[in-house]
Amino acid sequence: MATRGAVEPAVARMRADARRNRERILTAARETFSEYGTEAQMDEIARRAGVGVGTLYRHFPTKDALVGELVRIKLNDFAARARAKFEQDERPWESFADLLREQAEIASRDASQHRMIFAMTQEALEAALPTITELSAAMQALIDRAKAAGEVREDLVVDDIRTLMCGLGSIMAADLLGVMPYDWRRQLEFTLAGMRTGCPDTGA
Amino acid sequence: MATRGAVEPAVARMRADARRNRERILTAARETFSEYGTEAQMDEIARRAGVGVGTLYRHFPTKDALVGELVRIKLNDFAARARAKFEQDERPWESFADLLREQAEIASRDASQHRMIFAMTQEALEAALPTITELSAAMQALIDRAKAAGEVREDLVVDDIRTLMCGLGSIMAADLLGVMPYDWRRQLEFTLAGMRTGCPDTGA
Amino acid sequence: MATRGAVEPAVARMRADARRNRERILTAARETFSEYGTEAQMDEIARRAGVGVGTLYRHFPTKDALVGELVRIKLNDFAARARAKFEQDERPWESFADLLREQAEIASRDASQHRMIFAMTQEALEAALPTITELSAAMQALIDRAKAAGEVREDLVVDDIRTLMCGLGSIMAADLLGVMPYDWRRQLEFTLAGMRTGCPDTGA
Amino acid sequence: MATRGAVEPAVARMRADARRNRERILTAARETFSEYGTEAQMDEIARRAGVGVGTLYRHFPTKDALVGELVRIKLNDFAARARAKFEQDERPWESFADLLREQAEIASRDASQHRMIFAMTQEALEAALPTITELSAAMQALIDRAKAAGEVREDLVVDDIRTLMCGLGSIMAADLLGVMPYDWRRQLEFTLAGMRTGCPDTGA
DNA sequence: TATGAATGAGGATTCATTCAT
DNA sequence: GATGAATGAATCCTCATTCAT
Repeated sequence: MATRGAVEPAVARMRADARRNRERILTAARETFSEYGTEAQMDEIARRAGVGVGTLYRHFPTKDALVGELVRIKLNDFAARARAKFEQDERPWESFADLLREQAEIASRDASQHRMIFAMTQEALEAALPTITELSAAMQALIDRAKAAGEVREDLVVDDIRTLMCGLGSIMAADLLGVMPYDWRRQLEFTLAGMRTGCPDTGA
Repeated sequence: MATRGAVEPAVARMRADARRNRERILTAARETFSEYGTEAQMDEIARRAGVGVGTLYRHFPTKDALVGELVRIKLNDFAARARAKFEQDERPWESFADLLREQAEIASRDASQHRMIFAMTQEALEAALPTITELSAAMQALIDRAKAAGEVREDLVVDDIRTLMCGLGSIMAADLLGVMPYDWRRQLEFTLAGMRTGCPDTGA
Repeated sequence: MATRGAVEPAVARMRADARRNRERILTAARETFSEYGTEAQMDEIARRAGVGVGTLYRHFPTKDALVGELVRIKLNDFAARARAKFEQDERPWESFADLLREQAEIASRDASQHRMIFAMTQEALEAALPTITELSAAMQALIDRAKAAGEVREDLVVDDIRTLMCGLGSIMAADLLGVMPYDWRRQLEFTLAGMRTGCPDTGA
Repeated sequence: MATRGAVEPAVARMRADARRNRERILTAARETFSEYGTEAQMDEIARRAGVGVGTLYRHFPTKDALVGELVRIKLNDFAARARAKFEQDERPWESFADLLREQAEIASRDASQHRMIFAMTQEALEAALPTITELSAAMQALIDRAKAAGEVREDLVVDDIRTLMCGLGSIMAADLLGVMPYDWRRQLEFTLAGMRTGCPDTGA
């Protein structure tokens, strides 16, 4: 279901070996960012991918571009999963909540993700904009259906989910640093509960 | 109320000019970390403080030590505020929720905070441990009182607050990066709502 | 005869330009250590070699490694000369004494040598161990032959030669410093005389 | 017998506490140079002496001056011992050889000595010149008496002894570094043997 | 086209020396 | 006089990116 990111025309047009190199670089980059976070070095990524740095730079002109692409692929996967959820699970609340739970589980298994978000530049973001739009649309559909069913607060917006996932990602990252334990699952449930209809007023 | 961190004996014993320099360095460091995050340079911090790098290093032997002390002071301020809140506001829920709201507001105005947490090493953490313990105790008191009044979920623990604040901090940091807006206030309210008694089941 | 140190496989496998740079770095390092001793700076060495510091560090990961390699090459040259002497000059005493005289002359012309020995770390030494073993073997052969001919004291050991050369090197270094003249040639002759058979008892 | 260096007028005129500080600094400097060699730091010396750096600099305007004074004192002690030997031991050869043996033993117990000789500048040397002259005179007397008795080679000069001691010092230093053992006692005996009358020709 | 060697600005830290207290 | 806080030039090393082979 979750694809390696809608293969773009440019990628599709590549020679088979170039495409294979591209994949190996992406995989190596995920591994390396997982281990070293923002400090991951281009040389190390190339080494793990089994290619020269030159080749790495042929595929991704800057470190930023590489990070950006990794994030874009994540977002694309997320969007794909959101669309699938919408269609395969018709329960308004469960489809919404479970998607976030599943996505968070996936993210927690891929340590590179949370560390990369802080490495993104404006430029990288712009390249990812179409994907973000797709993801927003998919999330919006789930939110709308839940609202229509009276299951989530009327004031909930897509950006709240983006914000939630950002916070969760950082909590996962902090947990990984190992200086102290952080339980992102509990945090997610608190927030989901707070997003649901019927919560008591907090006096804000 | 919130002090510059309980002035320790070592600091108290300093010559007047040394103590003044120490303060200027801390202030400059906050500013610089706010602007550049972890990438802030020691030379720049010294320049802003109007002292030589040597002086900076006399006060804080490594960059780590500097970051650690900044975090420790923050935590100390937070603990002081928590204790004060407990005594000055006897409403079980409001004292709890408002403390978090106020602390978050303060944090959001000090951009250095969220960026520094990721720069902390195990060592720096250990130096801050006593302060963390104090903060935990103060938070525990607030939570206990709210639980006794039946205002927060029975399963809430101090670590959930630590986790919440970590997530909020990162959301603030992401917002500051400016690549996209992130509304930490809404997120805080969702989570507070979810922590309150009487929330609907989320099906987790 | 004395080569630039048996070119190792790793060096042999280098690209032509890399090998040329390696040579230029070694030459520049010798010059710079000669002038500044242990205080020679990596940046200066790179500048003289006409390469960037990065290149210097690509070839030699630390200053220690560079010093170690320079010493290793010297020792290797010495060993080669010792073996050649053993084969080309069959006079037991003369082959022994002349080798030391020649080696000392060479060393005295290369000011870097004496200064570097004090910059060597345990690690660098270990890397040079095989070379040291070779040199010892070659010296042992010369000593054995001289002993067999009754030309040197029966109690002479290879380590005495190592010690002699260490002392001579320092004398050369002191002489170079220019604060006072030191005549290493006379010192060498005194010691050679004392190592020869037939010396009067010193009452030690 | 060996004094703390002929106390100069300037030192004699000092207040008692200043003189005591001076001594403590010299002792601390010897210790520190022994441990760290040329890398000994002024702050550390002051700390061990139990004074502030400022005080250290009041007594010795530069690190060079401190090193120079330490060397000067050593030389002065050596000269005193040479004069005493000349008077107390009338055996021409033994007084000469034993003095060098004893002085070397003393030097080998004071690790600071050998390490400092390379830290001396022209300036420091000049300050020590009168002392060097005294030492030379004392050595000359011993050499002359041994020559007159036909016990040492006719061509031996005072500078040969200076050179010998320089070499021995370095051998001791190398031995201390611990990367390999160096036996300075054997080296001294070889050289003494070679300086004695009746040695076979080495073919130099 | 792939490779990996070369680049060099940049960054944390040190330590002899000065100077305000 | 004594103290130790302050200074900042100097130094080793890193790593994103370029370019010759």
